[in-house]
Amino acid sequence: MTRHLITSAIPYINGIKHLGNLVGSQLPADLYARYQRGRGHEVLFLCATDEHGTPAELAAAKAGKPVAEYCREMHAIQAEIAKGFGLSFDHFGRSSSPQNHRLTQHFAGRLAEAGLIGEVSEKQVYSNADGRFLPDRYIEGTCPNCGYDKARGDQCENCTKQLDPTDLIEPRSAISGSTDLEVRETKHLYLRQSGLKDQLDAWIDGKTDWPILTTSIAKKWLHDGDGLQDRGITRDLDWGIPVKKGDDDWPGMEGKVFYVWFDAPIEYIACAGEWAEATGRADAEWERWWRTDKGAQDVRYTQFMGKDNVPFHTLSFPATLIGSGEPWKMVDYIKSFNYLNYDGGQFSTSQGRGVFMDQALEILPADYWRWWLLSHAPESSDSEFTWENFQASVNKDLADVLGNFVSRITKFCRSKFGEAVPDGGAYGAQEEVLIADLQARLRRYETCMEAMEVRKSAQELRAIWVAGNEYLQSAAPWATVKEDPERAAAQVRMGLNLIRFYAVISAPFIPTASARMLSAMNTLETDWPTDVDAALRALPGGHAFTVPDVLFAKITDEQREDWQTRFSGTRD
RNA sequence: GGGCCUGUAGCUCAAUUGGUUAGAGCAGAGCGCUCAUAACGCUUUGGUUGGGGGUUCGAGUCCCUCCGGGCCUACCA
Repeated sequence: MTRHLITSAIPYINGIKHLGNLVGSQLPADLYARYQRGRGHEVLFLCATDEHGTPAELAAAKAGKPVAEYCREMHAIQAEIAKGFGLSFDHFGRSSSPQNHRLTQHFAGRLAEAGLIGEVSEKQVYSNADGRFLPDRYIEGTCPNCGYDKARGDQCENCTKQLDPTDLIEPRSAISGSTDLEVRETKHLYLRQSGLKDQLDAWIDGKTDWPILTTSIAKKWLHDGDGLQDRGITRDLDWGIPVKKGDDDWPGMEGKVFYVWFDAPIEYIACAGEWAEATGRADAEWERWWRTDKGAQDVRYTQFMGKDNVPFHTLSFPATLIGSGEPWKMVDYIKSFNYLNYDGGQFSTSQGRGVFMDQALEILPADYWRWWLLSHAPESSDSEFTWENFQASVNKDLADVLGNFVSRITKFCRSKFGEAVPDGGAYGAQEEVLIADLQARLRRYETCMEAMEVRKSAQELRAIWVAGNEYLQSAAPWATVKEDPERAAAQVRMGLNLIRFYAVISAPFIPTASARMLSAMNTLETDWPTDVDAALRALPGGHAFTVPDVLFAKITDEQREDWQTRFSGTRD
């Protein structure tokens, strides 16, 4: 038995995430976690909200609430929605937790002792009206290159030229519009990751089985230009983890906090501590997942994330762990995703474009979304959501192929044999062929799931569902029942057992429907069907069941058009 | 500007890493079945693999070039 530590990139706190965010990290991570649990492995699946940084402060101000209160509320909302989507986190933590405060300060202290922290004095733009330093992209002005009047301090969106905030003509705060800006001297800590370049390089070089998307981004950062650059890990903000050297104050760093990207990955570890606390476990219980000197040597750690997160997970976070000189568990596999686009453009949180998680659940159950998103996951390139494609896939795959299979066999049994698995007859040659076929198909499905080939796994699963319809078609119990009731009994018994079999293996994709199938089949037997022959005899003759309601209602053209219109604009 | 990814059937995607005649699902066409959510099964139409050039016995795959889409480029996260 392997122990699987699984983390999803932690979603940012400022608002409800859209379907693109979901499919890029949390959902595939949940698929993998559910699958590994289903296979009988010990799994610790962690996620959290990422709560620090400028956007959180601004979002709270906009909502007219103290940041801490805003974050607490948004965390509760995100947790509720995650639950609605069936995301089976063992713990959904917060990067603002006391555990993360302690650990982040601890790592900073260790890195400082190792000589990997440098102090750099730099000039930054301060807005008197806003009472805060402004990150480059929060400064707007006229582009010196093309004259565009809404150029940002980091880059002009119009001519794509990279800029420095001081290049802008008539610079103003993007927050308040104030032009009362000044350049101030401020001191910050830098992580000297350049000093760890060779170790990181060797580590990445050893990851030959990682997605190209993951390693190519890492290598680009390692080798581009002068190579890996040191990175600022502190900011002049109020909300965040105070800069400390372990438990000690950091002279000269008073009033400053750690940069959100320094503390966010550390939350993966802190979250395990939160999980232990929340479930009444001792510290040793979470340490055996994270410390290779305390039992984590046999842990396999997999991270899931969108491509924009890759540099931090392949370079700065590993640099933090390596630089600490302590035996922390390093990631074994990084599964990264491209982006999901919405109907010809990008999903956008800031512009409110696309379908957001709460809206999705308002119109359809989670399984519909889970199935479509996972079977179209942007693995090899960006992929696109369209309502037509969504309607077609859901109706065909879920309603027609799987849902109707459950419906046809349970209703046929009820009318000919009553609501119990028919007794009598025995599996014959036809059933042996089916079992052999399913055994082979299940192996392929397992292989794809182990490899985290999400779309391919969905295809294999669908083919297994189709095999049930093929069997029924050729067995034709509606015909055999007239001449050979014993034979028909065996065929129907097979059909009903297939429902239970499907429920078990489909649970990682569509957990709610799977639970309903199991409930209809009146069984708690959910062991992974390693032996397909035995699995298809689990429900014996005489076992009572009920005919479930329609498993998946079809999406009508009217609904589709309605939603198309409703989601064509932008959200407040 | 630089780096990376990507372009395959009307649509969404494959193709054992250079190896026979480029495959699936959906949509379309035909047939079958009547248990079922007008569902299911079988058969079938559909491709100058974005354009052009090159390497090779052999190219969707490698090289060059042009065209299109996307991401990243270190102070958003």
